[in-house]
Amino acid sequence: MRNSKVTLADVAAEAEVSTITVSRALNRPEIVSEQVRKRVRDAVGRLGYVPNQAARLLASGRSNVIGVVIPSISNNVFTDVLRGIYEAVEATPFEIQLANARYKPEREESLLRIFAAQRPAGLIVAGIDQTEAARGILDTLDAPVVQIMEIGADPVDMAIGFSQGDAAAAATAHLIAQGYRRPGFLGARLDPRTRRRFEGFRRACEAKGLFDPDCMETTEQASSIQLGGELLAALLTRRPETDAVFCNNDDIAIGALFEAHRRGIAVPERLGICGFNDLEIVRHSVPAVTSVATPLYEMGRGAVELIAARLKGEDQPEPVRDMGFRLMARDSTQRR
Amino acid sequence: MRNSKVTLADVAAEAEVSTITVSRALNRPEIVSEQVRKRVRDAVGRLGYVPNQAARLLASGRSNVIGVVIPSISNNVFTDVLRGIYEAVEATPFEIQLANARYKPEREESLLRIFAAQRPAGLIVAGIDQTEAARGILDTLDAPVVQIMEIGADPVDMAIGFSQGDAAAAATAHLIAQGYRRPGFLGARLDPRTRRRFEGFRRACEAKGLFDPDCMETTEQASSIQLGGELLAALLTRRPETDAVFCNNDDIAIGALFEAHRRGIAVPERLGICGFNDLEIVRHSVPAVTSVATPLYEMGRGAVELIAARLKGEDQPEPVRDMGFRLMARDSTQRR
DNA sequence: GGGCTACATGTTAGCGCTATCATTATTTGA
DNA sequence: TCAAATAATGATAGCGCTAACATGTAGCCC
Repeated sequence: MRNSKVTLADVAAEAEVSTITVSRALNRPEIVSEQVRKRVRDAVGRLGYVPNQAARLLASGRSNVIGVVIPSISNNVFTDVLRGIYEAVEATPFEIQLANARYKPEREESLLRIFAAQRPAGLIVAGIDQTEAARGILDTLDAPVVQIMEIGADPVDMAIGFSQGDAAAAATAHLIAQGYRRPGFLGARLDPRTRRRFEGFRRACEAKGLFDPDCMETTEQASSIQLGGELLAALLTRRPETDAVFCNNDDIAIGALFEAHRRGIAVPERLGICGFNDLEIVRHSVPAVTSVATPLYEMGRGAVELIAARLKGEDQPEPVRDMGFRLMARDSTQRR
Repeated sequence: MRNSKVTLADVAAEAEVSTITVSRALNRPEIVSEQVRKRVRDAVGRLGYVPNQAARLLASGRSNVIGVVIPSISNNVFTDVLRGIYEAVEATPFEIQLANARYKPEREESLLRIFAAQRPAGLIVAGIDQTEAARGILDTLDAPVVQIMEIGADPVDMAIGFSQGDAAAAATAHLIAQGYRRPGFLGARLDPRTRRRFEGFRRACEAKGLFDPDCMETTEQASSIQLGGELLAALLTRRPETDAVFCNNDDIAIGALFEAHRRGIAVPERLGICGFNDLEIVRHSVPAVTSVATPLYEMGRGAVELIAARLKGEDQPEPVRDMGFRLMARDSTQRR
């Protein structure tokens, strides 16, 4: 039962067929006769054969690896996306190779270069803000590529996500509709995705004549709960009349909520709080925090499905899939 | 600059040496003369050569992949461990292949079987509760294996972690020292690790004659914030005199805290709450929640370092590394 | 029955790299 | 001075698999 050294040839000998027949019985069983297929299956079982992926890749030039490049693995947002990806992959012959670009475009670039050289079955990259060079690598790559989290005008290949700007605008419009008149924007690191959310926020404010260029509080640091508290404190010091905050994500929103508690600021009466992503925590906090539900898990699943469909060949999927978003209005913005 | 088809042979031609020399210049530069090394380096740069890992693996029989098997990727605990693993790997030639066993021993077994067939450079597995068959696979595997999260009597190979029982006992002793007399235990799914924490809890209670077999509230479901609230509600209904809860992890502790808020139960006066793992959220909640700081990130890093040291050969590391834990006493148990 | 198609299986070569065993140049020691 | 050790490089084979082509076998039609 030791399988570490069992090769195709061993299985072939055991089943009394040639190696190529074993290969076919395993990879394209429909072109092998039923009886041979069974002989092979039995031999595989008896010997405990497990295919050598390296040899398969080397011989065929195509691997079963889907490369995934995300900017952070500790950010809860990507945790849910990853869960979707890993679960979707379980039903397929694919494997995931995960790489962390740490929010550095040049690191993303070099990771993509390495992936490209390994001839992956497909690639999933977060966001639509790749460098020119990165796009070049993806363009010349002969494998399906899915951009995830966000959709934009000019996808590299396929994309699955939603409009960050529209989502932020919807949340902001909700704040205004609830009667808040001096909304602020709390963001952490100002990456392009955050910027587009801010543009949505601005659009919604301007639509009601409420935009104030001084309402944004951001920093260079990575997002965290602690940072949410600090940002709220800073904004309230600088602009005490602030009566609501749109937070760039739920960690910041929760941090802001705790800070409000510490300062005895009533939420939602004196201060409205809105988060982004609808992680579990904002659904159960006291008060529960309004947030924008983004289809994190579904985008992960969808990305894998797009790649699988493309490789299967039949009925090609729409290259851009808008998964939408949902505003989850809760007590933290329930002013009246 | 297209690298997708540049092979060792191309580099060899460009540098006017043989392929094996290029291989050596890349993998064991110290045995190649300085001038040849430079010629090769230049040729690699000019052609944009990236080695084909599959061919390397096939020829050498050893890969640069460290397989990681964890029971969940959405659980925040593993997020931090993974961050440690991925960061440690960046300084090395290794790559990570991550697999999710979903808390199912038989799934873990089959994942290990697959990994074993790929001749990994090393393996990291969470916990010390592998099945007999899984241990068999690991035993016959000719690669370093690190068990992570917990240390026990009989490691497969190497282990890095701490005593779950001692950590739980320390937290429970703290609750008792703070004057709580009817502590309860809130746990989610009752896996062996949770069981050992419960044993620690029981030990600490019995030491003060305070153990009550009826104090444990658990469920089949996976841990979550919502579940923390439900467990607290259930325990208080069943056993209203409960004056403190040791929660099996921080999600449950935070859920319990929110539930206490909703019910108007004063924390820490009427109810003490203690969590486990010291995630960011418990440090900033109101009140801040007492927890046991576990070296998640460090265990991740350490596991990779153990594997790297073993493969390097020199000064073999201690096979079992106890990383300890720290009780972080905060307001949620500050009764007096 | 010759010639055709369709299907099932086999033979051969080679994917890109490294292990192993040469081979050649260079240094060392008595 | 020459054998022997040392260092640097090369030739060859083969890792385990699959692509591409080759062969064999059965069924079918006119």
